[in-house]
Parts: sequence; structure tokens; C-alpha cells
Amino acid sequence: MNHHEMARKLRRAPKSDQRDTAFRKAIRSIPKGKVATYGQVAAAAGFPLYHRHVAQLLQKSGGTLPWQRVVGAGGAIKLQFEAGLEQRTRLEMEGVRFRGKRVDMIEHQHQFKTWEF
DNA sequence: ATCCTGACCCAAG
DNA sequence: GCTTGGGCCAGGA
Repeated sequence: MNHHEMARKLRRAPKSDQRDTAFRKAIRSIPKGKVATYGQVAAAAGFPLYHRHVAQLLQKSGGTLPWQRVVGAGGAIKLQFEAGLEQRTRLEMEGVRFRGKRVDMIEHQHQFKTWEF
């Protein structure tokens, strides 16, 4: 192995990979019947202010994650048209109730764990 | 380097 | 309730 490869192997993973990994973990931790906002997922993963990137990851990883459980601030569905309808339907099938156009956050907000041993 | 974009967010009006 | 402008950030062209 030449030193170019060695250097590559030793280099820490790019920040973007760490972020995505943390995002995925947070998203997967949302139980059925609960939801979290893009901003909450980002913050829980340790990257506040990265809410837009959570959306970017969700888009990039089509179907691999429980994407329907991530919503906009206040429980808003941010996907448009058919996609938004599908998200709502999926959530309703998991037992999530809506108040008008938004998820009833009082009832279905997921609380990420903050302290951990 | 610069410009544009996005499954965002929130304080204002 | 609503729309809007400004703020935020990394990726891609």
C-alpha cells in the first residue's frame, strides 16, 4: 500500500459523513406513531442549524429511512402534492392524528433522549 | 472563487 | 390563521 492510500485510510471521515450517520441514527430512533421536526432531528444529532441538510439526506436516501416521521416545524407536512399526501397517509396508518394540515404535536411529538450513560 | 438551490425556520405584518 | 423576507448551510454547476 503506497502512502497515498495509507493517508486516505487514516484520514478521519469527512464531516458530512459524520453528520449523515448521526442524522440517520436520530431518525431511526423515532418510534412508530411519533414524529420529529427537521430541526429537532438535526439538534438531537448534534448539529443544530442543519435542518436543511436533514431534508437533503432524506431525499438522497429514498425509502431507506422512516422518512414519513420527519415533518416541518409545528407539525407541517413539507412535501408537496402526491408525496405530501403519501406522507400523511403513512402517518395516519401509524396512528398519528392531525389537526387541520398539521400533525398534532402535543400528542405525537417524539422526545429525543438528551442524557445518556 | 461565485451563484443558485433546497422535503427549513421564525419573527413580522 | 396566512404570507414574506432574511437567515442559515453545504453541494453542485
